[in-house]
Amino acid sequence: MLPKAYDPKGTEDRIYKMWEESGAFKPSGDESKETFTISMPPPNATGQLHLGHAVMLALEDIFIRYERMQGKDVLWIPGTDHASIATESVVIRKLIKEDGIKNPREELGREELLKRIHSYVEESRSTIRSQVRKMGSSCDWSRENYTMNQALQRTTYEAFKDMYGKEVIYRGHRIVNWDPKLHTTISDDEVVWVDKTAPFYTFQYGPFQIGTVRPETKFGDKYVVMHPDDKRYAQYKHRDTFECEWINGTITATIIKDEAVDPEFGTGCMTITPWHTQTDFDIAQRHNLDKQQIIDFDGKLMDIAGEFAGMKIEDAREKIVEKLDKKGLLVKVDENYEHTTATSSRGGAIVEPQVKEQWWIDVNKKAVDWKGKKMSLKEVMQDVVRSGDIKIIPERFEKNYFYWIDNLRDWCISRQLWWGHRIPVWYKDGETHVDVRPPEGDGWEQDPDTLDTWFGVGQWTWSTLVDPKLTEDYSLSLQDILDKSPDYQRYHPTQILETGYDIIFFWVARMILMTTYSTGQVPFETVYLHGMVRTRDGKKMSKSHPETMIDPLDIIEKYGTDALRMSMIVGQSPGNDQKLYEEKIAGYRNFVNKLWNASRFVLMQCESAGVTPAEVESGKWKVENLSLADKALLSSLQDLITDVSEGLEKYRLSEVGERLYSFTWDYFCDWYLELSKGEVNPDVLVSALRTIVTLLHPYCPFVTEELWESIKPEGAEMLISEPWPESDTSLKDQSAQEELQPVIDVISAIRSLRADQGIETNKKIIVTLLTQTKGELFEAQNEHIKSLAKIESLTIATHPDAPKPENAAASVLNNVEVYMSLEGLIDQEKEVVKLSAEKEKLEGFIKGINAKLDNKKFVENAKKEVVILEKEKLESAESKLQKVIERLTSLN
RNA sequence: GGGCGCAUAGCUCAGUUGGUCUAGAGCGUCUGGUUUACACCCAGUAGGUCGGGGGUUCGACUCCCUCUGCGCCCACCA
Repeated sequence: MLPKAYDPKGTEDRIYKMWEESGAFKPSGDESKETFTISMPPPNATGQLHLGHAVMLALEDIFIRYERMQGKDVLWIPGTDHASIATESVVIRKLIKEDGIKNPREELGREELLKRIHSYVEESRSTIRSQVRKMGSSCDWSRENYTMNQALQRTTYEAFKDMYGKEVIYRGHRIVNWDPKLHTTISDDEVVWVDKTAPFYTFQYGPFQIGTVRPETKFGDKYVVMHPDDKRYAQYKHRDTFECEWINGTITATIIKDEAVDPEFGTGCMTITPWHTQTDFDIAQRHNLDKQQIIDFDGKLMDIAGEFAGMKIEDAREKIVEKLDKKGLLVKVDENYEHTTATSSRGGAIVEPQVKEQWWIDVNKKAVDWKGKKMSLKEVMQDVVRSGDIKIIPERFEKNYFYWIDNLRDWCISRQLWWGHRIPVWYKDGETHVDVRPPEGDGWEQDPDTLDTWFGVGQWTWSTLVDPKLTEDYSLSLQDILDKSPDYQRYHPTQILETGYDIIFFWVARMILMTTYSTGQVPFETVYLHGMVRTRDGKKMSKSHPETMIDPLDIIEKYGTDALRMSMIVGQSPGNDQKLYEEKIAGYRNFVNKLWNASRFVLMQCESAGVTPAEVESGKWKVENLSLADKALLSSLQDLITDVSEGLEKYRLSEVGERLYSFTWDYFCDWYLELSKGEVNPDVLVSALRTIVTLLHPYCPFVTEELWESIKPEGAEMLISEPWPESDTSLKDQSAQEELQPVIDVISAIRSLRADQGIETNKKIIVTLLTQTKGELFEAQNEHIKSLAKIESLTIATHPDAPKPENAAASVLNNVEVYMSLEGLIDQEKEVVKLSAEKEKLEGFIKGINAKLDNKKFVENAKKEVVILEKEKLESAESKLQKVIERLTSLN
């Protein structure tokens, strides 16, 4: 016999091992079956699994298990991400802090530092692997992948080479976001803008007044720019020059007219610093102006600053203002000026725009063959979503996606980091060699930079499917490799990409870009975006505030994986954030335990009936011999199967979870099991439980698998490999479900009357049931009603003038008898009375229904049930209307 | 500045082409119960003018407008 409470700790690891060893996670490879593939978004190989991962794993595992049980050939590839910038900065920080190495790069050198990072990564990768397993993820570990694998390196290099050949990748001096702390460029998406209040200075600059928050950049300013239409400055001509006293003496300034200047802002004119501001850089490019570096890559002023050279910019600022003030050039200071400052999302350093020679991807060059046309990367990215090749859930994110692409600028793909895929370019005596392998001969120097992580990870869905052996054969082209890789041929494109909405631009968009370019296929068909997990107060869980963090592993230890999974899925809708807290998780732990105990009960019933569950063959019963409760149960189960299947197809995971929860608890346990305490049909009982357990398996894989062991039919395999139940329409028995309802209502009504009258539940009472109809039904259910409502004796009589419930309640006081009328429960007289109050409204209602039924599109789109429901409602409403009209006319 | 989301019971949330919503669930509250599936339980109770206002409609939590309050994303003007 099973223990009294479900013990996840004693179950989960054992079950997981059993699954993994059985090979159930591997795709069947059955050619006759449709494939279903998900590439697991690789967690960063830097640390611990957090709730974000847990949500992702739970969602994906539900999709995967459902499709596997549907009989598809299912593949879910796990992996980890080397995450160059994140990992390198974590390890460097660690070396500085824990090992006392002040400047790890210089002291250790490239090779040694990479070795250290590598060993750190290997350790945390194995941690993550075991944590992914803890979540019950049914992914194919034999195909586990890693973004630093040789295969991904090869495909990355191939893409680089090809893009370079088509001039989609180019090298150029452009303005970049420079992180002076990490000493690398970062992409636009890695910049975080922070609101700040800072003094806004206005200086006299020759005849002009110019405003700035950054006096320290102004040393090299020799251009003053204004809008060409600004009448105030009409007297000045484009390219006019003038002498002007400035920070370090007199300079010659040039007037530039450019539309980028907003005449409404400040004085309507400004000086520019092309080397350190994007807008200024663009102006300088347009007019072919000189650009000069003022601040070095450590954030210190350069020689041009004269006496200020070598100072940190934040220290120099005040002193420069002081000097200008002494010269009488400071006009005014606005201390409360609000503006935003660019900071790095890694480490928080203030980002200093710099001009640097970098590698770029041209997103506007029409160099991609797509659907028989030459398109730019931007156009392809737009096309695949617009045409519906890729669907984003929730849909509203498609708007965001398009907006982002519209504003997308060339993508800077080189990073001054060491950890990552090194740029496949070699230099020698001014020669440049771009290839997937180093050139022959001596003296070639490889580009020191690495590629942006997202460049490589953008190939994740397919680089993980190519045969790694082929990537070592350099006689093959990328196309050859793809053609000869069976996994790629069979499992790409993937079906769902499931990830958080926060990386839609970082990653989702880049995957679309990289994959369409290199393979001519979309990487995935559907993008399912989940929201962030927040604390009870709606705050972000952050590492800097450990008390706000919920560690999934602690939760698993305490409540079990199934409970954690349920609590994250129910109440979570795509694209929206959710709050998670312990009470909620405990609630689902209770649910898991409820299921456990219901199963125990079923097993006990079998035992006392002398039947072993294994002997039970579903469907062996004769329907006509079944009790009303059994018929109703089997019928509602068919509805459940339909609802769960349809809900999962439509990605309504929360709704399905709730449906399963309430069916199991409210219907199966509280009603059916209670109702059948007198007499049971073990066949029905066991097969119903099997269905419930099967339907719950994608959500609660562990407890269901464990229970399956006790209730499965003779010769059945593990639940993970069981086929998904199909709704059996022959068991649909609407009337049984409807018949049972009045019985349930009567019991509820009696219970509630008892409560009203303060009659203790252990005290048996005598009830006379007066009803206008359905006398036989209550006769047949007499025993059940008696035992469930604790009734001494139940007399049933039918009478057209049965008393109203309130009268019945009054008589209880005197006679300890409950008279009940079912009139109010079965008939919808109340509604008639309500509707009759306003004849017009009723007519409008019928008009509305008629209009709906006349609308072909409505009928087509609506579910059949809905139409039937509306029709029935229409009929009853019509007859009610007749009655109302009759009454009204008789009154007149 | 542009865009998006949210506002429903004390708390966390469902409510999918407007009509079984007379607005539901879980947790919490309160009342009562429990020798044998389960106190990680059972039965019941209280609690909401569905953020405010306006509109469309026979009918609005649901659609439109507007206001208020929270949150997010993108862009950025010196």
